[in-house]
Amino acid sequence: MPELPEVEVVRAGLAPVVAGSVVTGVTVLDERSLKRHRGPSVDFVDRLVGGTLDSAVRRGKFLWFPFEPAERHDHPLALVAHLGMSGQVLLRSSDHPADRLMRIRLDVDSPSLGRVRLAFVDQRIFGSMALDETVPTPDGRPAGYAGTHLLGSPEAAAEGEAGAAAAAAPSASAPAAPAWALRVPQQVAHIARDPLDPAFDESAVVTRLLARRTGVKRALLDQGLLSGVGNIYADESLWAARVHPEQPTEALSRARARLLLSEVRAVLLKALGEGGTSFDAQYVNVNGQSGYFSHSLAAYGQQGRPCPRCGTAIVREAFMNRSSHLCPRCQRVRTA
DNA sequence: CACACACCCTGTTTGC
DNA sequence: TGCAAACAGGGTGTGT
Repeated sequence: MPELPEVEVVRAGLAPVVAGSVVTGVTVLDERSLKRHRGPSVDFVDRLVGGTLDSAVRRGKFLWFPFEPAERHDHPLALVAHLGMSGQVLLRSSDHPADRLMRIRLDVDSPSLGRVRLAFVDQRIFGSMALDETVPTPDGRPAGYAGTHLLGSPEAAAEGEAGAAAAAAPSASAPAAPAWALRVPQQVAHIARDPLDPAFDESAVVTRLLARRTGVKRALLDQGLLSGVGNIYADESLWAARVHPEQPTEALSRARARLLLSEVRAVLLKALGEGGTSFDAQYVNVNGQSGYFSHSLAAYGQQGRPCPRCGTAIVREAFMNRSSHLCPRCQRVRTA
């Protein structure tokens, strides 16, 4: 369930459940789903059981749960989850029958729901979980999004879930961010902030984007430049900004680069508001439900259908073993 | 350093 | 109907 909106849907669904949850049992059904974990699965299991999950945090497509071990550890830890191409985290009752492609099972005792199960389900096993050490954020800002007012009113945020302080704008009356909010898992440290992060530095990203010598879509997909954008939302943002995916970054104007980033943000927020994009049962929230953004797609998967802006048929082109979808009339390579 | 590409996997859908 | 090929929203490591 890969791109930013889909991962955020999962994070938001898990946050109220995991906050303060004690891990009572861990079962690894497929070792390959621990490929990001350094050490054997017995180590993963032993260190998790008895510890407490503090919250659910997301940066781009990475999700993690700040973790307090049962026994003191030198560095604060985090349970990291990356969904890859086909991962899901499903919230199940403790006696729920095993999901078909479940790879890891976490049983927790949650303050809000009691004994529940987090099922990590992943068809292709490009995703994984890991218990990882954390490091302080270099800029001292919150490491990621832990749930506030991305959507809805500030009032809705105020009644909020545990850990709401993580992404809150600093103000005189705001409580200090908890320690976990300022630490990022080691394996996530190289991932850039995403465009919905309050600490996202738009002008710096524009400058770096224009300094690239590549096609603009490749740059948008580079998680070290900005995170959270994958193939769907890259195509949708490029369509909205009328930029060709192979547009050379060096021939992009600064104004159009800014427009593109603002369209990225708009597309991500709209998709989030519709619960993410689902084409099938593969991309679902923690309760197994699909989002609705697939009905709003203008370009992705729309080859042969009319461009919503000009009516020209959307085309699909090969791109890095995948596809790009674009309007050949609205989106042309610009040379200056 | 920045970039392009191969690779990691399995289940479902498509086409012959 | 059966089978093979094509396809899928990801990140990482390696080579240039």
